[in-house]
Amino acid sequence: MERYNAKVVEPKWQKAWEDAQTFMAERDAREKYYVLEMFPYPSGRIHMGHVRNYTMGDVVARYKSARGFNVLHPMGWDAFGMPAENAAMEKKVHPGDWTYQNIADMRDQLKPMGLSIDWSREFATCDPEYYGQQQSMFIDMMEAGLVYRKNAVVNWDPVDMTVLANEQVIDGKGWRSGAPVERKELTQWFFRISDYSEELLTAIDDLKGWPEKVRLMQQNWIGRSQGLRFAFEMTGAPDGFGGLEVYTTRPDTLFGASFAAISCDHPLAKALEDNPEIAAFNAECRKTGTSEEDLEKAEKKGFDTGIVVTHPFHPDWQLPVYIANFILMGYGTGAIFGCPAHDQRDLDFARKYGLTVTPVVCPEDADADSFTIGDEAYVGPGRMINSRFLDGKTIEDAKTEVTKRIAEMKAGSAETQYRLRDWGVSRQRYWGCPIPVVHCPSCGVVPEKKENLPVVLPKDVSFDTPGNPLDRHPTWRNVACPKCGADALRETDTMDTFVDSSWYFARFTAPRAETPTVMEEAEYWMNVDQYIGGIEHAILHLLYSRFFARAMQKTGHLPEKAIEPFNALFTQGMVTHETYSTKGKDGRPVWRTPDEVRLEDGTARLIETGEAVDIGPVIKMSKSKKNVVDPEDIIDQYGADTARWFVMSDSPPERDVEWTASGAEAAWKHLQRVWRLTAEAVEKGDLAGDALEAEALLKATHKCIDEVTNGIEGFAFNKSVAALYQFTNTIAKSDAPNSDIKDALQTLAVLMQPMTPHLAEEVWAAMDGAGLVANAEWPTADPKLLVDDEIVLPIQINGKRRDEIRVAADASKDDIEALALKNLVVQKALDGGNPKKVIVVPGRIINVVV
RNA sequence: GCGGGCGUGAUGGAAUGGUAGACAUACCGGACUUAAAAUCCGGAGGCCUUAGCGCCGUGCGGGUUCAAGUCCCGCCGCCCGCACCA
Repeated sequence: MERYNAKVVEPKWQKAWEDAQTFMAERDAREKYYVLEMFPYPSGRIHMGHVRNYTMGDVVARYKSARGFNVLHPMGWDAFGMPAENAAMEKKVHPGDWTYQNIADMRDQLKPMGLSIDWSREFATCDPEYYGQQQSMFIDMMEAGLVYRKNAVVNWDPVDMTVLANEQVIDGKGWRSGAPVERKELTQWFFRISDYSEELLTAIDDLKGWPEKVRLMQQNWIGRSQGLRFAFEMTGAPDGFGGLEVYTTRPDTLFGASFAAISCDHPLAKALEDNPEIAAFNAECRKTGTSEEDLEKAEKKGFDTGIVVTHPFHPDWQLPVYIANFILMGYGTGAIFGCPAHDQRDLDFARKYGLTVTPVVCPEDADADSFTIGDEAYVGPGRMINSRFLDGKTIEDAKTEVTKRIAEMKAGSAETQYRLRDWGVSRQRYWGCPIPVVHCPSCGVVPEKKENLPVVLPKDVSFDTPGNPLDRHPTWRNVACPKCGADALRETDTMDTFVDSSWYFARFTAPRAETPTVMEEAEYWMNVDQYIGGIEHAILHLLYSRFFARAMQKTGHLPEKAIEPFNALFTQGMVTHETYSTKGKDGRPVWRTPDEVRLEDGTARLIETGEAVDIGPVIKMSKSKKNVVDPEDIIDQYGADTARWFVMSDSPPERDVEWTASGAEAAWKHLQRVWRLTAEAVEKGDLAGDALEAEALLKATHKCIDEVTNGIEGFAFNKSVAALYQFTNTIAKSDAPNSDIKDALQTLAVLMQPMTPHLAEEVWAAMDGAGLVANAEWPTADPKLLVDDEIVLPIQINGKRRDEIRVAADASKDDIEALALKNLVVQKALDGGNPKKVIVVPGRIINVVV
């Protein structure tokens, strides 16, 4: 008997699918189903994370297709971004050439996986046909008032004279130059996503197909808070500054205030920079990175400006105004009052600068007179104390009272704030979608005429010097103003790559159209029924896409039904691997790839030299730790089905999966076994067998159908795989007539098709299945075959399992109880007495309480 | 720092509040073989001078319940995101 040879079989069926155009999607009368995996960045090689992601999507796509849906399952490339420019600098290649070569390489690696993708819809975001449509929408969004310009801060490398991404700032220094990074203000383009804060927040409730954790993360990110905005009277500030406006979510703690603090970027802080000490302090604050993490982790520092503000409810009570490094200019008013007793950051600050700490909220179970604050701020519920007219009130009542009085004094009012900031899309880089506007000396900022789109990136650029090549391009910048025709300059900023990925799912519905979308196509194919990708995109990408769907609807590019573009979302886990290292000369570990290492009895050695290798923790596959297994090697060695089967087995899809050589081997063995059973069944012809076994096999078949179906529907592919293992074992051991074995194998082929499509075709063909198994209908489990006549019920005594009894499946509660009480173990436990209680859960358990 | 998640045998994991460890890996034993590989069959959570109708067991400590891996409260550890990485 011949072994199953994936190298021959897999290309054969891939060609058969291609010839039959099996996965081409066109509108028809059937109900549609749109499956989408987050499209890849063309880094140059497919990695195991891709294999897992696209296999999951493929399982869903093939399954839904078998269930009779008209499936759309496309693929494209998120092709703009920094790595191409880095490659350009390091390898002297053009970012476009580098990117398109990578796409070609990755497509070649992806196709042998046998994914049921409609490749006719493929595009890359760096295709002018794509980004030109994006520019067109940008102009529409400008006209709809969704785009504006304002100053914003960037990381500036003073040596390389270039803007740095947060990622390129390491310990406050530029990653190439090593120079301390400065903050610099530039005029930049923004989308008004914050106009949609409330809507993006409330609509989360309707995202029923999304994981609860992602919905929570989005809610917290948008971060609605109810608070009070009010102005302190201020003394000692420079001319032009009236009061100090602050925003607080805890107006109830106003009598616990001991200072006010402003951000170093606050206008008042800037106005005080005539004082060299303040200028120096602000400069020091600005050395911290621009990320929220850097700001909040930095040690609390403040500078007492000498300015004071007056407590709104007491004219003699004055609070010092500090400039502090933990106040964010981007949230609220960039100024706060500090109540150290009930906010940890304020408490740390107060302890450091010797400010008073007065508790104003007392927990219900504490004594108001002796309640004090130690190293931890009290943020729980309680009653107001030390707060004059608020004393005895609850926090909620106190908030209402303070807000009311402040409003009566006309000093401020209640305000809802959101943490969500507008989306800055300007990037001072070449390899991105050019922002299609022109700066005219007389007309100002003018959108490019639509007939002049796409504004194509010039090809003749150099990356010898840092900075944006578009800025120094000799001719590309110089254009006539679209409005008046005078000499003008093109905008040289390009768009954030998140813009590219915020609407690609819509473009897949009409990828070659000369408008961004085509309404009737979008009407049919939208929404994405199942979106699959990494949890790392839980906030930004998904939120931006939700905003874009709204913006596209407003500008007439998407139908109303697509306001929430993703009906269901699944976030898959990572692919991990052990790490291997040997000791380098300087004592630091030298990372080794799994290829270089031989594993024996839990120890590892270098294949080449026999040197001992340390086995490190199991972490996400990464180039830097070299713990990567190249999918191409696995497909080469075992075939795509083995790789697909492995990444679907064992670990639940939402959790990390550890790639192990033995696991891959085991997957391969299983697929061989399925083929061996098939070949045996073919040889046996119409060999007779046991009729009772035939019935048992039929029951096993339907149990498997049920479990595989539930597994796929519930995104628990590992359980589907387990059911298929079990079913295969049953077939192997069955003495049923060979015709029944063949029926079982045919069903097995259909059930395995989503995961191992090539083997499934081969088995299907050997069992004389009609046409391609890729077009076969999904079987339905017969409920009558899923139940057994007799079941085994465990008997517990006082909640501990002691014995089991066999009862008819349809036995009544009373019958079961009577039977259980006759049980010897129960009799002994009762010791002649009566049970206190007997709990019978039919089909589940009996618990006798004695 | 803030937000989110995860934690079950040697390992990956299974378990509508109802027999903890399905299925698989690694391991051990057996069959076949001159031998090995492959294949097939079987074993197996831990503990024990008591091998049982025994005791313990789902990161740790409490609680609710006839019954807790599952629900509640408090910890510990690890992972992800934090707005210019994609």
